[in-house]
Amino acid sequence: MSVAAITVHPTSVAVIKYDQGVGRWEPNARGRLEQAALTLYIERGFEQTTVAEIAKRAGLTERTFFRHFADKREVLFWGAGLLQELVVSTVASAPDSVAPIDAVAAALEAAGAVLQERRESARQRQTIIVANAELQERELIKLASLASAITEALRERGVGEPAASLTGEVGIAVFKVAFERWVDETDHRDLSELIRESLDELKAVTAAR
Amino acid sequence: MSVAAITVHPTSVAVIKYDQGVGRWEPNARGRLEQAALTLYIERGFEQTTVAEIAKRAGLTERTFFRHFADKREVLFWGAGLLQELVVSTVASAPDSVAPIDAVAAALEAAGAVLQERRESARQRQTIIVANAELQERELIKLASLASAITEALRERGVGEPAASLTGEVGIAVFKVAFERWVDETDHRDLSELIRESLDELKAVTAAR
DNA sequence: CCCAGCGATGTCAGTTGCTGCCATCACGGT
DNA sequence: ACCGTGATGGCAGCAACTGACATCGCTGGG
Repeated sequence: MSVAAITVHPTSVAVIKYDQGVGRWEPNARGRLEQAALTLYIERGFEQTTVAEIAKRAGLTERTFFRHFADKREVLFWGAGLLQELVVSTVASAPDSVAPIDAVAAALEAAGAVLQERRESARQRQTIIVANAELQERELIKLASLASAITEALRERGVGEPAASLTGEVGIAVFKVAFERWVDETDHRDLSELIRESLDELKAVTAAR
Repeated sequence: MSVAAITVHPTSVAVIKYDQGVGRWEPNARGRLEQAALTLYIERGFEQTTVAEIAKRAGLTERTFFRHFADKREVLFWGAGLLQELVVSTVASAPDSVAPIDAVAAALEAAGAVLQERRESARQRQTIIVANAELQERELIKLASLASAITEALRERGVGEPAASLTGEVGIAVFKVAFERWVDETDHRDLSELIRESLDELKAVTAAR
């Protein structure tokens, strides 16, 4: 089975098979599964794609798919953990003088910068997600998890409740709005920029008289 | 009514025949299914309950369950639509002089008052939900739908973007935080009160400078 | 050099959520 | 008396997952 036939994924290692038996199986099974899934989700849509088809295209079996991904949806979301780590560590490392909401904004901007570099694949991914309710549910729970992680990071900075929870949830709200604009806008403003703008707008909207 | 029989004697199928053949089937199939589902979700947990069991306890078949509820989770969420209608109409009917964020807060407080009257069943329901990730996903998408509906109501009031989206999302954020406190707090503060407090806290947290 | 254990995968059977299709049959109207 | 309708039953089938066990190259200790 020619792995080379499958588009190379950014995170996948060299797919070229050099001399020396490379092992019992082709390398990078996970990457092949991911690539196969993405391709099929785009070609036929998420619901119309079966796990058996994904596995077959990756040269593996259905059972193996479920050893690498908890479920059919998770293929699209395993990267969320990395983003979350980045956001949390950025919040944690902000100077004490920075207000909680601004520390969160800075962290989200950092995450935004990462997404900015993967703009096209991020958009493609989002196109798949918005077309399917199950995928939106999964995305929402990942965002909720991110909000909880931010809340926890703030509490470790000494922020009390309910301020920590509110700041975490509101940070996610800002991120959601900015991300949505970033994805379907024609101009090419940076996500970080949109996050900053959204936060400013939020401050205006919530300003007590 | 047979629903009451089920409530009182959870383990009995209780198919009581009333005078006069009241019809080909026992009345209130949907209610019986809902009651059976809630009972079983509490007794054994959501995952450990099969739809076949729910249907059997309600004296119906699995196929009929899916005619009344789109899926196994939806039993716990069909009421969300009513809440959403209430919130949207309250936002729409607020005087023009009221700031968007305060119109949303008032609408959420109205919804909170409704939940306050069903305090015990709301708590019970939440206990089931927090114990299962799939149910949390469903709850999150219902809240996201509510946020969209609020956004739409604001736009019809003439609020522009991204202010409308931000206000809708932030309203939900406030509601989530308040609801969470309401559910697991020992004192007996009203949900409406907690929503108001959370909004005030939010305004403090987002105050520029 | 050999062998035992490990790790990634395959194979297979089984459960469960969910859907489509057609049958049934009381009820209400004509 | 007949006919359409609506709520249900029955059944077959698909697809997402899971558990149990088999396979076999690789690796490390003796």
